[in-house]
Amino acid sequence: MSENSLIKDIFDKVLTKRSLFKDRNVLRSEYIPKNLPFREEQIKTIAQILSPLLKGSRCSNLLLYGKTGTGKTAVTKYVLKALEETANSQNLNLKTVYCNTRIAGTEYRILYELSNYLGLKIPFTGLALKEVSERILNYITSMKFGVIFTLDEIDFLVKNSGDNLLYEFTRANERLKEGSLSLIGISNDLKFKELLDPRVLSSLSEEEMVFPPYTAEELKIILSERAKMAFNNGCIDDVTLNLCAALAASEHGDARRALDLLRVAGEIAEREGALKVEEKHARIAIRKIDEDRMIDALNSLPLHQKLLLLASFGSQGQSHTGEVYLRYVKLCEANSIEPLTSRRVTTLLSELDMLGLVSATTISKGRYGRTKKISPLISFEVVKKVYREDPFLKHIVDS
DNA sequence: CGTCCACAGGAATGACGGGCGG
DNA sequence: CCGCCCGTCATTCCTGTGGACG
Repeated sequence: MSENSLIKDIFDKVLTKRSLFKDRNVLRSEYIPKNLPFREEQIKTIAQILSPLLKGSRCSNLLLYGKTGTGKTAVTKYVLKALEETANSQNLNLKTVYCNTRIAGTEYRILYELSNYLGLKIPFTGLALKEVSERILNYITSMKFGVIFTLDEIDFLVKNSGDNLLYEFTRANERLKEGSLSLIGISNDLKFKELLDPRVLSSLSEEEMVFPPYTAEELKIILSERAKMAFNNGCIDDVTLNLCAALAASEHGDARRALDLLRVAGEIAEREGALKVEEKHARIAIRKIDEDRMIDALNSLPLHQKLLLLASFGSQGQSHTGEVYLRYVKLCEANSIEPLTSRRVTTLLSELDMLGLVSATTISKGRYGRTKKISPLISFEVVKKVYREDPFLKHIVDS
């Protein structure tokens, strides 16, 4: 076959072959389907809790628990959307605001998002926190809004900034002459309640609800329902679905992971030009998802943490903090970079530990001190490969 | 059985960039 | 432009500690 016809062949294939996907957005985690199987109970209860708002009175604050991918966010958004539609048709002044505190990052940016959604202009930065919350509350009063503010991954907020902000919010209603502010907190972590001031806790958890993980069976049904919408007929079979469900079920019934898996498997199959998504595509997808996540993590590290990660690759396997620090300093000096203090390095190392790039366990060597045993959790080859892409790191890696 | 190593990790503080209101 | 406030990263100083050694 000549080169020309070879190329033509590729193009022809693309044109004539119908895609495996009907609508791949259905498999994205942001997608909220028309019905959420196995969550009817939760939907009903939340709807009931929120319903006073439709009569213009305040509703209870609500706290939702459950591991990742158990449908907390989806259910919340689902109910809020329905509530908003009803309110709109009744011309009620109801506002629902969603904010992921981990993505927002700081207290200020949380308030910033809240005011933005409400239509109140707030400077990007520069104001005192008290001032911002003051303005927001005044604004709510003056507009007579009934506001539901959803704080997703609320444990993150509390761990990083304490409960000051929540305290302000929970007592907001005493201060609001008109309008109301209700909170929905979503958390993966059951223990985060211990970090809360008892007053805040009792106010925030007027209502509580736990989302159980999905079982493998449930995941399978969820997947097949979505697959029907996402893929064209006959482009995926039960074996593949089962595999995706089983894999996600083994990781605490995480539906989001199951859907990711399915989507990536589909993309791989499509790129390969396969006629249907098969088991092997799902298996490749697992690897690819993990790898992508790791490459992202590697790239988003600040410079010194990258150097530290490189320094953590010792003679063989593991080394202690002291050795890593020594290698790190050498690495810096060899490249005329000012090294950081050892104190700073300890925190950077425990961050690497939390990111899962390195394992760090405290051990005691008795007479010879107490330290952390540090061993990289990824292969040197992968790190080298990723960092060679970086023009500055390139020659550092090659030594 | 006490000492003392080699750090862990908390608290306070500071430098710096960003951005307001006045 | 100044003074104030925020967030981030870093330094300095500090107290705490498991267990082998003497």
